[in-house]
Order: sequence, then C-alpha cells, then structure tokens
Amino acid sequence: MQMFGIGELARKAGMATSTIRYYERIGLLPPSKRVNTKRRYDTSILQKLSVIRMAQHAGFTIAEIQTLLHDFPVDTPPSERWQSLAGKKISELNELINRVQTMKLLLEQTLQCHCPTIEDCAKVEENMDTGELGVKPCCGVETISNVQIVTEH
Amino acid sequence: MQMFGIGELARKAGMATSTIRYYERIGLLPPSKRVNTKRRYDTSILQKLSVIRMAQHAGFTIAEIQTLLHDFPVDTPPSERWQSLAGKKISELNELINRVQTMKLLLEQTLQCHCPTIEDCAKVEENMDTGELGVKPCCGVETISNVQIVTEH
DNA sequence: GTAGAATGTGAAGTTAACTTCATGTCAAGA
DNA sequence: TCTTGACATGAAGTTAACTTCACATTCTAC
Repeated sequence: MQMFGIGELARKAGMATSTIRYYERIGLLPPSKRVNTKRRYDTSILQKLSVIRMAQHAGFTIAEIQTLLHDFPVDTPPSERWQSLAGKKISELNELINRVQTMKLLLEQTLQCHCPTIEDCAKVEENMDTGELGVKPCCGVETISNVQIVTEH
Repeated sequence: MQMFGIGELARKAGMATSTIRYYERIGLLPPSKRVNTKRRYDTSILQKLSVIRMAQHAGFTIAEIQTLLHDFPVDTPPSERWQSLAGKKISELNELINRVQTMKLLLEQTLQCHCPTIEDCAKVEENMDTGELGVKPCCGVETISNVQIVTEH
C-alpha cells in the first residue's frame, strides 16, 4: 500500500501540516501510524479530510463534526441517536439555505433599484415571532419571489 | 417621532446592549443621537439591525457587511464598484448553497445505509481541479442526484 | 560527515465577534 | 437623602480554529 508523510498529505489535501497535527491532537483524526516517530498515511485519509472540509464548508463546527463522525451508525438500522442528530442537522441546513436565498434576493434586488440606502431598498421584513426574514420588492422592480429548492430523486 | 434608549433597543432587536455599542464603536452603525450622554434611537435602527443580522446569517463577516453597507450605490444606475461587489457575493452564496446541498445529501444517505464509516458510506468525490464536491450513492441506495435550485421570477 | 530540508513537541500567539469587568455618572422613586 | 437601576467608557477576557515559535531530531543529498 502506498504511504506518505505529513508534508505530502498536506500538499495533496491543500492544507497546512500544522492543521493535520492539530486535528490529530484534538481527536478529529485518529492517531496516525508512525515509522520511527514520523507520521505515515495512506490514501484513505484523504477521504476523511474531504468529509471534514465539506462539513466545515456547510457550516458545521469542529465539535459537531466530531460528534457526527464519532456517532456514525455501526449498527443496522442507524441508531436513534444518530437519526435524530442527522435529522436536526438536515433541518438546520434547510434553514441556512433559506437565509442564504433571502440574502441573494436582497442583493439581486439592489442591482436593479435606485433607493438611497440598502434598508430602504430591499424592504427587509422580519417576523418577530418566528424570526424569519423576507424581502419585499421595491421601487418598481417586478416581484421576485417563489423561491423553490427542488431535489430530484 | 418615537425614540428609545439602548436598553429598549436591545430588547426589541433581541441582542445585548454591549453588541450595539460594539457595532457603533467599529463603525458598523453610525454614531447615535445623544440626549445628555445617553444614546437615543428611532425605529429606523431596527431595519438596519435586521439587514446586519440577515447578512451575518448568510455567512457574511462584519467586515464584508461594512463594505456592503458603506458602498451602497447612491448614484443611478448602481456604481460599477457596487455591481461587482454584489455580483461576487451572489456567486459566493451560490457556492455555499451547493456545498450545503451536498452535505444534506450526505446526511440523508447515511440515514439509509449500512456502511461501517461515513467515508465508506457516502462516497465523497472531490474534483481536485475545481475543488467541487459530490456525493455518490452506496450500498444499494437508489441514486440521489440532480439537485436543482430553481429561482422563479 | 555535514548542510539543509522535513518532521517532532509543547507553548504561546492570532483573528473575529463579542462579552465581561471595573469604575463612574445621573435621574427617579421611597 | 439614600438607593436603585439604566447607561457610559476603556480595558481586558472569551471561544474557535488554527498558526507561529523555539527548539530538538532525523532523513537526504552531496
């Protein structure tokens, strides 16, 4: 099996060696194989780092990623603990998507209007009960709404 | 016009007074009116804080929000500077949405499979050229793909 | 064998976005 | 008058996720 050191891994994964050591120290990565004190990795580590990076980009904290990786279901079917965890995460991601969509609408609208300030322009509405945000059209711009996220199976 | 102090604003906006003072100190909010050294606000400040909060939830840093608010177009049509700024932000938001969608797929898949680890399970692919991520199905789960984001006008 | 690159460790430093603290002013109510 | 509560300021503290530093080893090439 092809093995390589921390320097090459860092290059392959596009991150600093210090980050990899840090991940190992906090237990996000398992203790690596050692050859005479030096860390040695095989390609499977890259998969792991990809998952970590993707989760981070999606807004997960390191602590959350720890939990997700640690509590991964080893039994069949997935434990209830994992199910509720993943379920909660999924709905958090849905909320995030909504917020980002709203922000996008706001920005797109400002590109088409002539209002004096951003607050006047994209009329931001906040439902104080639910905390939800909405954007109303302004200054003659035709209505932009009905955002749909379609996930086909 | 109805005015109120920092305490009431904090309650209305659902944030700490220290946060509001902090925003003012760093110039994210303009210096407020003062009555005998005490800060006084009218309701327009709430709109401002909503925009800030929404932008933050969408993943903007305070520094970016500064720029967005500060460089808002005062001329007609929107200045090129603002256009390129908003355009860049919009595509960043699109990338973010894609990453979040990918993470969602990964989580949804794990709820249906029996793989021993998350890396084995949702086969994460990373296109090393573009840096894009994808999730392949595994262990007999029917293909989940074709994510579309449709924004209707 | 020796210089230079790569790696190891523990501790301290960094950045963002706040929060907490110590201390002080001031107006209103008992 | 005294006390309480809201507000003010500048400085220092906090948390997450790393990075940098100082210094010791080790591997590689010439």
